[in-house]
Amino acid sequence: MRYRKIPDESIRRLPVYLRGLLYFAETGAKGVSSEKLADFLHFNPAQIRKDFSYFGYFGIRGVGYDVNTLIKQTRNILKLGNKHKTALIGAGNLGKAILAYPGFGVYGFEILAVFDSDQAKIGKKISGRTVEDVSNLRTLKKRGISLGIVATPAPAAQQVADALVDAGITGILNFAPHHLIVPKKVKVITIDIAMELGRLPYYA
Amino acid sequence: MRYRKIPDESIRRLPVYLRGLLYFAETGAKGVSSEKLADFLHFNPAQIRKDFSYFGYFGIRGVGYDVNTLIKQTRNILKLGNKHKTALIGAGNLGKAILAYPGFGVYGFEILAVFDSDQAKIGKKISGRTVEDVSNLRTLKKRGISLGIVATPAPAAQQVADALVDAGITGILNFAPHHLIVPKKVKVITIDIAMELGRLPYYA
DNA sequence: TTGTGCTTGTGCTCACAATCACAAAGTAAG
DNA sequence: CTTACTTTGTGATTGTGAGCACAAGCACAA
Ligand SMILES: NC(=O)c1ccc[n+]([C@@H]2O[C@H](COP(=O)([O-])OP(=O)(O)OC[C@H]3O[C@@H](n4cnc5c(N)ncnc54)[C@H](O)[C@@H]3O)[C@@H](O)[C@H]2O)c1
Ligand SMILES: NC(=O)c1ccc[n+]([C@@H]2O[C@H](COP(=O)([O-])OP(=O)(O)OC[C@H]3O[C@@H](n4cnc5c(N)ncnc54)[C@H](O)[C@@H]3O)[C@@H](O)[C@H]2O)c1
Repeated sequence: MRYRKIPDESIRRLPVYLRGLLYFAETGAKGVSSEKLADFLHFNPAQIRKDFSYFGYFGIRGVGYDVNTLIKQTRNILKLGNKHKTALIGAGNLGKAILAYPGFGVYGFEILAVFDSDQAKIGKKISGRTVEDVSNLRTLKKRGISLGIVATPAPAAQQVADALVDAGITGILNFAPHHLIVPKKVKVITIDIAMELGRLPYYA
Repeated sequence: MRYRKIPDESIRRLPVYLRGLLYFAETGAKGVSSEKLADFLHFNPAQIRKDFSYFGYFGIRGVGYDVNTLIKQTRNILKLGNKHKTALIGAGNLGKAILAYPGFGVYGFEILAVFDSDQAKIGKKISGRTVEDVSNLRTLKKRGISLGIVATPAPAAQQVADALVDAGITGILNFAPHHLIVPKKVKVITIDIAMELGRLPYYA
């Protein structure tokens, strides 16, 4: 828009703003100011305004933002408008938790396929999805699945990522504590849970 | 040390360095250079050197770092030297996955207690631990448990955090998508999984 | 139409973080 | 001892983001 570059940190905050906005929508509020939203989410109001201003003029001075409009716009920015078909690879402990979690729905994600390499798991149903053989990952393209969640052990993560890339995936959420090498056009976000816990004692 | 302030981002990276160092130790390597470690973890070598240099002189010029010494020093910095007794609150899908995960052990964490509010779960065993009633959280202090992992639904998270603070906890790893308000002396790290997934389509 | 009050949108400044590039300091060989 | 080579440790530079403080703009009342 009228800015050159959009900070990555702003993108990171948008899903949080969306969660806050959905809360206000639930309470029946029509409008919300940057201050009210900031109070709820514990952010700085100016930061919220600036983050949104990177993408357009969504508010009305002296009034605030219309909740439903801003929700729609935020979904637009994050490309959450249409449903996102997602596959999970690795139906272990963490994988099962993710499959059971309904919270991804509000962002428009649908986990439609589950893959594993363990013959004992293949064919079994987990949270309504049948576990498939990981060697069938190439079918993702045909099925219009464009995102992958990697919940395999670290040593298997890179080869799974390679297969996902071959299957035409555009984004990967990776839980394995391992850096994934992928083509530039594919975005990887890694959540290293143990790492986060590992820095907690430092602050005590 | 000879620097005024230690960047928070450096602290964040140390557990990752530790993971890399443990890998090199496993392979039997005695020494490692910042470049080799950087290659493995996909970091900038200068950044690794600088991060460590905030805490002391651990390397030998022209040679590199001794793997085992650096592991020990990193554990020291992160205060992972002695075992950290940890409690999990919320024995749901995510909680069960965390209890089953052995990977926290390498950082010295032991999950010794599990709490839930669901009468149907209290008394049951999960991964070798007996689920206790959440109203008994105050016993944590006596038991020397100083860290808490919150895996309850968002609406319950704040009251659980309050109880943890009352029980003398010094750090919380929070999985609920909700900002926790705690005294300054208590450190909270929140992992919002859905938020991370929510920004993935933006980059596609 | 003018004034008052409110909230947005943003220029500017400060703070923090990443990276570069090189002196310092070690090893090893002659 | 001197030279060549290696890798650390860090000053200096560049890049990125957070937050303040205020002008701009809208609503509403008189
Ligand atoms: N569970 C946790 O709380 C937790 C915490 C931190 C990190 N992690 C990370 O998340 C990942 C999954 O953890 P988990 O506890 O669910 O492990 P898990 O062992 O319970 O599950 C891993 C699953 O991946 C499957 N698998 C192995 N190789 C595969 C391959 N090549 N293709 C497809 N599937 C394959 C296994 O059959 C198994 O079902 C690991 O990388 C782990 O380090 C988990
Ligand atoms: N499962 C996932 O993949 C996932 C993904 C993203 C975020 N999360 C978040 O992690 C948290 C846990 O998710 P989950 O899937 O395990 O949910 P869950 O519903 O399976 O488990 C929640 C557990 O917390 C217990 N609980 C409720 N109130 C409590 C209280 N006051 N004190 C103690 N225990 C209480 C419940 O009895 C239940 O056992 C939620 O906040 C969720 O939003 C989970």
